[in-house]
Amino acid sequence: MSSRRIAVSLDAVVLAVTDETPRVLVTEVPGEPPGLPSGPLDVDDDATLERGLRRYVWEQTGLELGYVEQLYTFGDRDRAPDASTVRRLSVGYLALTGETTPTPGTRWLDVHDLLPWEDHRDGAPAILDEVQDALTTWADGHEDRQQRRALTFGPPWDGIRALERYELLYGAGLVAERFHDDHQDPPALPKSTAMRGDHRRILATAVGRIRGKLTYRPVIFELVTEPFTLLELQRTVEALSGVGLHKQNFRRLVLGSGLVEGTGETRSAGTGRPAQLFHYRPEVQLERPRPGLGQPYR
Amino acid sequence: MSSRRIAVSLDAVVLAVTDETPRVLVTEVPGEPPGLPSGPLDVDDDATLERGLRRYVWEQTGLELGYVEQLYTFGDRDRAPDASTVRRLSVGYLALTGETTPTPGTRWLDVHDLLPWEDHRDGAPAILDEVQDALTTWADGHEDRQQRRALTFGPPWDGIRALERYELLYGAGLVAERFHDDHQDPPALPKSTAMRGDHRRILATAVGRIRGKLTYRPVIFELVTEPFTLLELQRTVEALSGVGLHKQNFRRLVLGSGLVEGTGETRSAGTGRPAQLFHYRPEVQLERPRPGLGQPYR
DNA sequence: CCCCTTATGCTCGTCGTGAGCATAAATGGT
DNA sequence: ACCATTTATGCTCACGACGAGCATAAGGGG
Repeated sequence: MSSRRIAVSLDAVVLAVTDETPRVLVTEVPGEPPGLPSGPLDVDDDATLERGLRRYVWEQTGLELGYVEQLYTFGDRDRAPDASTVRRLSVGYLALTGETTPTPGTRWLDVHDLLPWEDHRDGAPAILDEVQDALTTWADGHEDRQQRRALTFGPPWDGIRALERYELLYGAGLVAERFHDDHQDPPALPKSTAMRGDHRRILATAVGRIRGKLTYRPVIFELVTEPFTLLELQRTVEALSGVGLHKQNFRRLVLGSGLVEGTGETRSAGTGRPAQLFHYRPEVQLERPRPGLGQPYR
Repeated sequence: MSSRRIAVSLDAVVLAVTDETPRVLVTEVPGEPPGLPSGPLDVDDDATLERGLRRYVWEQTGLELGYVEQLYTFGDRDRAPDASTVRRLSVGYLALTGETTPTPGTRWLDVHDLLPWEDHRDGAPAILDEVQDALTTWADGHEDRQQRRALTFGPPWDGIRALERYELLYGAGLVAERFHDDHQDPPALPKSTAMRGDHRRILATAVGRIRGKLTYRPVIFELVTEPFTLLELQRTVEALSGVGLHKQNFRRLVLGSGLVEGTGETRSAGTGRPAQLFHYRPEVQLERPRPGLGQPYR
């Protein structure tokens, strides 16, 4: 087997939700766009890829990860710098955690600043029109492009296709990352925060993945602090899924799912009737085949 | 970045369905268990990982792949040979195709010979009892093991958890691969065909993935030859999903899904009323958010 | 005590799904 | 020609899940 000039990096998309906002943990380097916590696979010391990843996140952000899941391995030669001297592979991971105070050099960014077209909690966001217009221009006269645009940006909107959307925007030259190597002035782009390398692509992969997983695995409970009210749970789901939900139906669904159990307690949030507090029931996994929050249920 | 002693291999799980049997394409080397088509990433010539994969499958089996999807990257140090001199990563892919005549040195194996506990088309297979017994013994007195067993092997049976099941069996020492390095006599195991290296693990990943994907993407049409009858389509789904389906309901579902369109023609299969022939309607992807075959719908 | 706000309970109509019964259209045998 | 058998296809029924709202409960602040 060829073993020359391959470098493998481990990259973590660490997600949390606070103040009804989905956030991703990034490291800051002066003069560079924010990046994901990441580092090269230590061939000798990291017995598993995941172990190495946990180590980097710990070293770079002081965070001890809980839930971790591999996302995808990126290895396109032409989307990495230095392609002529080293072949870079990047193994992306998704991690879920409660938000913590960032250590120096790290920060939590609003995911919707990075992928603003993904936030549909109050209907389609304003920036989506801008994006659609730009894509329409881009697709003009190209049957296949029009089709890809219709498929990824809908209607109907499909939250799960976050990666396809980012890739389409990248291909259409509508995100700043596309122009980093060229050092040329990028044309006017829909406003969104760029990331280092192709980290935003990994983020988009993570967003799509978590949206899918929410429906059939109880991963949401990695993100809420116990005990929680049903509204807190709902807002957390909405922040990640990017769509607004019907309150009473969400209640019905969650209560009927066996996912949670009320503590007798209630908590008052200033105004309004105090809400009952709940905690997660891990036993649900033994009782039901795919415990999750089901389909979008607007 | 460290670039010493890393070797990346690309491994393909090429699936086809013929005679209502799911099959996987393997290469045969005298004196060794069958293996997946695979080879090392060519750092210079393969611009993308997928391109390299297609090249290997072509070189080793003469097959030109259509649908290809990345599965997972395996990199545990302790599950690869030669761990002390080279760190091996393996990027697994799933490919779907119609079955072809194998070239010399290659063969199509019945997936259910490799993962016999996965075939529930006629109810739970006999071997499952054997597996369950062995797992019960293994889990005896270990709360956590009993729980993992219940979670992965049910009831209820969840076809999607094929990888978790294989991993559990591996961990419990119930598959032959576990003992390759030790050169010790493996204890009596439930009978199943082993594969080279950890290729059977990659296969299990592929089986779980395709089962999930069937429900929300029209991938099944990569596997049937057009035109097809609805029963052929159903048998193909059943072969992959590993469960039997209700004929009339399958019909209703498929017809109502917009996935297919009848050609006026019919085809007689010897005995019985001739069946109408259908072909896939790719436009469905533009009309519906997640065109697929939905939940199990027994 | 009235108003505002959030929590919670409940109802309705619709639609998707699991299970069968019933009919249609071939084939092969007598 | 008729019948038994086999596969295809049509249709019904009961039930539960889901989308949408209306209504009530329980707090806080004037």
